[in-house]
Amino acid sequence: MLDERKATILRAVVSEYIESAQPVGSNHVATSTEVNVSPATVRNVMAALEAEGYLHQPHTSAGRVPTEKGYRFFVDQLGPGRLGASETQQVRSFFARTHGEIEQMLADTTRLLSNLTRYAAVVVGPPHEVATVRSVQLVQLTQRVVLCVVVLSNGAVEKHTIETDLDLDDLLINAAGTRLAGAAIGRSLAEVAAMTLPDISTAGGPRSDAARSDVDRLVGLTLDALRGDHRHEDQVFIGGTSEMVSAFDAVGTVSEILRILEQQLLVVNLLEDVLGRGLSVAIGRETGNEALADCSLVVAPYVVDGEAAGAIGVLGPTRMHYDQALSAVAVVANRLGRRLSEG
Amino acid sequence: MLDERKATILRAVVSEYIESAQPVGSNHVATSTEVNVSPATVRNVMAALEAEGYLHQPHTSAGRVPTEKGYRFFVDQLGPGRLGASETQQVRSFFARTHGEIEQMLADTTRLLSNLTRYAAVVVGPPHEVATVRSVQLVQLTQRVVLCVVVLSNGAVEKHTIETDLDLDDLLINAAGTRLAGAAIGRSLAEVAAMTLPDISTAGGPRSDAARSDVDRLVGLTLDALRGDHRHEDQVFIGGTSEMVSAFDAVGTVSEILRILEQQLLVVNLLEDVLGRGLSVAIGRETGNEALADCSLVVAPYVVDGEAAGAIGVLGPTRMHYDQALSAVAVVANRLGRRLSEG
DNA sequence: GCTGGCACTCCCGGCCCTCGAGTGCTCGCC
DNA sequence: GGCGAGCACTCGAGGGCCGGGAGTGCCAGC
Repeated sequence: MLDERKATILRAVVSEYIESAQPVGSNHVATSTEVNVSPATVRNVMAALEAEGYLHQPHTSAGRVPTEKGYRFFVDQLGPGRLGASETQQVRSFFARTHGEIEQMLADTTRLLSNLTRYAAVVVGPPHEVATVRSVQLVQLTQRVVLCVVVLSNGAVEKHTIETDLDLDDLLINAAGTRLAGAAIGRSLAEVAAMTLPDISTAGGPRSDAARSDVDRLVGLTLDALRGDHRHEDQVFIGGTSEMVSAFDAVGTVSEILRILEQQLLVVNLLEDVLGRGLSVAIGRETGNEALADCSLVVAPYVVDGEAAGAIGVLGPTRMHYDQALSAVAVVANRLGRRLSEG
Repeated sequence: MLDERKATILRAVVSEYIESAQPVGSNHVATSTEVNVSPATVRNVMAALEAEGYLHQPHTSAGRVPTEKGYRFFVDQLGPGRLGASETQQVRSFFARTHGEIEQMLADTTRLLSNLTRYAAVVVGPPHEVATVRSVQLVQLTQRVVLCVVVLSNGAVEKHTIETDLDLDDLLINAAGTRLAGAAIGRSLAEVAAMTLPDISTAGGPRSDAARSDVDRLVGLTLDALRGDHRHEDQVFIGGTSEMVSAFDAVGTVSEILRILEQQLLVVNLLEDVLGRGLSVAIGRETGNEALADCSLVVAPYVVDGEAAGAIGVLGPTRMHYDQALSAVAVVANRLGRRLSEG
């Protein structure tokens, strides 16, 4: 473990580097911080810290730069930060405002987060599977295409196109719709997706067997469609990419990072993987993605109605203002969860 | 007007610059193109072209670089290009594939376009206002919140939350829903939005006056919500930003461009403005946006069921492969329109 | 009017040098 | 024994210098 002086000096180097983006020398540390020792002593300590892998020297006669291990220590011993007054106000007024639909709100939240932190922001919406179904409706679009619209308790709406070669008519569609509604409303989408045809009461009206079998087929197709893409429905919202770009200097790096962010599924997995490891910050390669070696990811889950619902995160350079990012993410996750629980 | 030789040389300079990204000298032009004149002559011509504003010299003793006017000439005299065989195949198989919902398909289309061109792609979906309503439904979410779900003929689904202080119950919601459905189904969303309360038949069931007035109020609120954001509902999809980034070398420029692309409304206006001016290519400042001075925008409208529906576009550096971009955009716009007309 | 020739310009790249920030080490001091 | 002043050393950044070369403009001749 690091003794107090080592820790203080490491802290000083890291925070200085985060500010200046330039290798930090012993002089800087000795004069401009609360470390009351001479530069020579600082040098000794820094040499030790380098030997232990916390710092790195780009070349002899340069200052020191934190390694991932250095950032990790810095982050781990960071106290619970507080957001500035104006930022707190910004968050408060954001969530006081009305934001039409849930998707709009989540998208706006990325803007809020990236405004607060000046980094890119990611918001993963609550999964649809756990929400309960409020309404199921079948609507005929064309001769052979039916749209199934599902309204969920959290205000999300899912739709699925169903193509079929059945002879569609209003009676058939209404019958199937009624059956689906009866079986699904009040249950979670996951439960509905787990249903099989026999689960759904066939107590239909006085229709012919042929008609009944058509209804069965349409109901079956609809269930298939509902099962189809549950993973995909986790909505991901990404914003503020322009902010983080300026933190890097190589266009190539930027391009790589953007390529990552364009793959939404990958981003969700990234967040969940980090959370799954019990982390709230992933530094550099800790993200598990080579292309993000120069990035750090600050994440937080949010809770809706007492259950973990989704996650938000901020992606910036490894030399990010961790305290600000951590508090911003924490506060926004908290508020977002509360706001979504209101309903 | 430019005589044939001037035009040929200008063409040569522009296409050479597009390839190499470096100032083009007279030697290059004289040797590596079909211009069969001496470098000296080329120099004379180039000096003239510079005087006329088609070319620009970064400094004495450097080659020439096209100005916006130069690009403009180049683009205007470009013949109708053809897509390569493999690209054509790519487009064909893309549109043969099934893409769940319309939004998914439009989002995928940005990927197709940016794969084809290696630039950023924008797809503006068909406006909801012109589609006809297939279904209107009111669903109660919470004590005071109702969700209005509208299914449109093109498979799009709109939803609007309605907050009210009415005492909501199923009867009220059903009554209002039925009234709305009766009035809206079969009409375009624009027509519906133009309706006022009296337009909607009040031939309700045998309910009390008080109940009827509640229904009226709920219908009115719903109409307000439907009117609310018609502009905003034009869906914009943007993809492939990582591609275009590598075409620039200054991180600052990249950041500015991304900032633009993050403002979806601005992007729609950009496309529509360019199309409105009857252009299919906007070069540099022609885009009307100072931050895009180093970019060009290639756009094309697409037609669904015989009517202009939306637009697609590609954003790249001014030194873009205009022929490829133009053909890609044209082909994709055409196919997209056809695909969306199928229904 | 095109072109070969020629003098000129000026950027780019390499080289060298200096400067200075920063280091490691040693040694004296408390 | 730990701290700090002193000192020699390292090495990159930055500036100046130079040569090469790509490119130009212009002129004279065919």
